[in-house]
Amino acid sequence: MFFSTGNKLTIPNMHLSEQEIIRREKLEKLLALGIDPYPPEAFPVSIHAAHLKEFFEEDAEGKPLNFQEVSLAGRLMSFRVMGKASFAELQDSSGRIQLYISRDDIAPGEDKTLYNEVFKKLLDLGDFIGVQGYAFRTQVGEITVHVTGLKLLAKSLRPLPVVKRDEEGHIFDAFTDTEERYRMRYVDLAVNPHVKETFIKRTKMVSAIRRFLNERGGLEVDTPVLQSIPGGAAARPFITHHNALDVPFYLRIANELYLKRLIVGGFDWVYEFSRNFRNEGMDRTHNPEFTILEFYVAYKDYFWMMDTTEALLEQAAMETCGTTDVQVGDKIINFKAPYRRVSIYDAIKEHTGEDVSGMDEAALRTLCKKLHIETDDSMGRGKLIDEIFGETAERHFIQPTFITDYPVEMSPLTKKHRDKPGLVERFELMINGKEVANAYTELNDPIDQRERFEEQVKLMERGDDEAMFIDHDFLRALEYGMPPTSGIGIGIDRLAMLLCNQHTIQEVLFFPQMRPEKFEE
RNA sequence: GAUCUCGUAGCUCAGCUGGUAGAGCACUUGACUUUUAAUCAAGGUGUCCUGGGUUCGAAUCCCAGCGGGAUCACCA
Repeated sequence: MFFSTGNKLTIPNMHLSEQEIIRREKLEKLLALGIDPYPPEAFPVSIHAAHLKEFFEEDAEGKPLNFQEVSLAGRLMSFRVMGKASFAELQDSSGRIQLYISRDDIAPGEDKTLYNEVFKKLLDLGDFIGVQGYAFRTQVGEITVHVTGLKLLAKSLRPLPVVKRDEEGHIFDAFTDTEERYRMRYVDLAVNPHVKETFIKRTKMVSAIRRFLNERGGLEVDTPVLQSIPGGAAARPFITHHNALDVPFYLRIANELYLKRLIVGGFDWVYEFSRNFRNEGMDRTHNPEFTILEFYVAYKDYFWMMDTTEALLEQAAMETCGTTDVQVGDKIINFKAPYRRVSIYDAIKEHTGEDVSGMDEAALRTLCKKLHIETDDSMGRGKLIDEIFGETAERHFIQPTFITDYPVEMSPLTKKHRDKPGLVERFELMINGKEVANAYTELNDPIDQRERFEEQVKLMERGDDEAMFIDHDFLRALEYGMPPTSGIGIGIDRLAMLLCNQHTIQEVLFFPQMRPEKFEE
């Protein structure tokens, strides 16, 4: 049921707090005064708060030299009424600026209603207003807009949490409840400036990456989200149904196989910021939908990809944070290229003292037992090595490190290593103990690819529910011929967490997944 | 999915071994023409998450449920 101005000021069965009732009464009074609380016409904004404060100029005597005719719009965020004059704070998209409002300036004639009634009584914190006026500096030194005209642009019917700050920047009564913040991100953004900064930073990071790729000839593309075979990764998919075709479709878990088809088609470098969906657990590093940047470049190998990845991340850090030494929790991560390169066998040796390179499946199981790592029968040699690395070594790679040359069993889309038997040309990039990227020299031999898919089928039969499905059309594409190619997937949310110094994925997603809220009707 | 933990006013929170609800800010009324966590005077806000139970009596104890967070499992 929608609220409409006029007579239905309350909604039946809706619990309104005292403050909400008062705001609706104010709305009625505004209407009675002939003031439209939601006027349709555009408001001419001439400047933003931050810009005015940054570029305001005055002469030696303190006489303002510019911004003598400005108009701004935003939310009213604080009020300090002192009789016939008041101070208020206006918050626009750039930040806050103080307003000075004197009765006789906004209501110069006999009728003081605009000040005494409308401004002092009928406006609330959170209302959108537009003001005209001129800039000056108060006795206390605050750059302020002396308001000569004021207009209500949109009434707010719910009280925003009021967050206060003292001179030292201490915050009082912060709006901190994570559930409320995520469910009502609009409120979070309105009252918590640092939240907004995080998201601006994330967008900056994405722009920096996009620019890097475009400058080098990357072509941004879109590929299907609805896929009939959820390929390119190993994960439980979301399933949906197409009515007209009467067939199931899966929301993509990766876009890898589609980007490779485009390389087959003759593009040299394609990339996509891919929203992927995985029907798995949620926690502070996992959201059911998340973003991976994947890109594929023809005539390259994984060595080239390492060079490119470190250059990309160095630039992304520089443009996002203004430095390559990024504070992450209590650590400084140095994004400056080059990054250390360690084979997975050496990484395991480094942290366990064990050389697993020559071990067969039985030996690996024995080692797992010794290291107190749980295993099950579905695990093959590759999976066991991956498990050992994950349990013993992964968390120790704080500074960006390429872990290279994985066992062939766990990399069905990767080309076999040019001179290390049993391994593939693959690397994962570890930062702050977490995987941030995964890249290969891509497997482009269709015969080998078919065999690898068949290996996956065997793993699946053995009980590995992460094994990949065979995508016959993808095999057909490879049979037409794919040039030697290197490809990578970079976890954009994970990278954003690092560059924004946030330790949960929810803090870098505007609307993280939550259990749906129940509204009572 | 398992374990632990939290849920009290618009916001942040207090509320003891059970005795019938509190503070600051916000809000309402009034004063104040350069304030800034404005100040001063006055006012009282509530499904104590929901439903059961124990009890003369439950925000408090017990059980179940709902929602959040943390840890674990799965995964990126």
